[in-house]
Amino acid sequence: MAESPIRTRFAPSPTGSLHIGGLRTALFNWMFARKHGGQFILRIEDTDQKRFDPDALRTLMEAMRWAGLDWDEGPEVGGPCGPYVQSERLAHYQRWARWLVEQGHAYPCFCTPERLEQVNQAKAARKEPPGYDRLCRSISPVEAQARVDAGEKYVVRFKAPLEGQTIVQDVIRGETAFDNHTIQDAVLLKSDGFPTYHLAVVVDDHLMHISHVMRAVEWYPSYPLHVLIWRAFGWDMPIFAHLPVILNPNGKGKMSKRNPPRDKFGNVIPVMVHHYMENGYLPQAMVNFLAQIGWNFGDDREVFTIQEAIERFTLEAINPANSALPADKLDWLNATYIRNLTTPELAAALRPYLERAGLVVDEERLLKLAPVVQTRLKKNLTEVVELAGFIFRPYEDFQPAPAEQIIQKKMDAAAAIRTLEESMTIVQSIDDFSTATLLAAHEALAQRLELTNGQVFGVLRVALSAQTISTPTFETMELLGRAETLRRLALALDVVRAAA
RNA sequence: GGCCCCAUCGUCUAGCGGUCUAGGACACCACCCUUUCAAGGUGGAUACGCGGGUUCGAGUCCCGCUGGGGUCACCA
Repeated sequence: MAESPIRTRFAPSPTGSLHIGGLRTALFNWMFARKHGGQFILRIEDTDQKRFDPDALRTLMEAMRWAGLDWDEGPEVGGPCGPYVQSERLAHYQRWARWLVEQGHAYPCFCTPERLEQVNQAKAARKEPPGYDRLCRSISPVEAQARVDAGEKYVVRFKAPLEGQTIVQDVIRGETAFDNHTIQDAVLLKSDGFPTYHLAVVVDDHLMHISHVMRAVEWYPSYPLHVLIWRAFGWDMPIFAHLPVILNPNGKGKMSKRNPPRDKFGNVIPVMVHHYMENGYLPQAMVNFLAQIGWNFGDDREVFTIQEAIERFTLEAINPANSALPADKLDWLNATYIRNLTTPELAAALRPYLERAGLVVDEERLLKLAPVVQTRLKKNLTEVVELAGFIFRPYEDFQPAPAEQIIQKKMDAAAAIRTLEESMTIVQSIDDFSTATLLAAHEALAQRLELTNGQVFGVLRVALSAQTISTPTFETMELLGRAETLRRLALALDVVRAAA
């Protein structure tokens, strides 16, 4: 086993965008393959025609690539075990389902959905657990074949053992024994000729030479069934690791896009990776974050590169317990990564969010703005709009703040008026219209006026931004330019005078 | 409900019988710095779910209870 190449796979069902938990599963598989110099395969499990979403595959691959998870084999890149889309592999499943029937490990079932429904209802009435009553299991192979040949509709069911136990092995959970009588005669091949997950996963993991399977624990209850199917085929099994579930931030139930969790302010906490992409989260932060759910770097380190994580990653270190999504920690990590960006990187990252808000952004001011907002983005890139969007909004649209916001604490209207007048004089006459020079001149002004820096700068900041929370005063002046600064100071002066 | 998994601060976690008066991080609180807001600095509060064992010794091993989660489709 140690000699065979490490091959892992991520096998999502393309029913929508990628779920954050799915990305974590993909990440672990990818890290494991990269660590061991093996291959990471992307396989698309689209065997449910009813839930087919034509956009999903594209969206899903986009999210994977955004996160930096490249695949060695799979859609768009091909590979020796293709095709990698299950709906294009029907012949394999049908062939192996037939083989199982021939070997006596499976049987055709002619029961209609209606009958299945009746069986379950009857069982429910008797307070028995639901499940197929194995009616067709007793049909003789000859008769069954005849009915199949006659064109009767059927599914292929697995012939699960009626007694005994099946012991399963899991790297992070050890052994678990399941009583065989609790295992259903699961459908392997549907009446439309498509396989169910149970058949497809075993056939494909074998045909694609997967060495290690990391999948969500949601699969654990059907794991013994899979083990039985592997044994029926007589194939060597991969090593399995069932990953803990990522629960809602409040720990109640798993993350669901139908019923998304909310933070303490009532804001929706995204479940799909695309929402994080749109909401200004950096992929490096997301990957760092996800790597810490159910696994940890060690050395009390919280911030690390994916390369560093790969070096240390082991299956055995995965924590078996489910965990609530620590959404606050993602915000913090994202802000940490934002702070570590270079100015050009940050400017480039910011631009789409500003533009999406309808702002016309010139590169020169964007490059000046980037370092100013860098430490002020607490969660994500979208916050730049609220904090500094006013810089790029058309000047003619500017509406000054009300007088009570312009006038600072422990200060009267007269003082605010003085401040604005004096500042206008400075702004008009100063040679070097830059942050540092403006700051020095206004510090002197505060002294002259016998006001604090906070009072003077505050009046001006609100006058310029019409916001109580904004970029620092003199950076704002530089960003707006002398003429616009002067115009806004005058506007504020009018407002305060009118109110006085 | 049946079956299965899990259980350390509010949350993510370290801990794999003695070094635990339980460590880190986020969040929270206080103070410092300060030009609003941030960032940064310092400090603080907060956890081994309960009950039995095993052992000289248990957060660490075993059992039970409780709690939480997952799963019971011709969906994955």
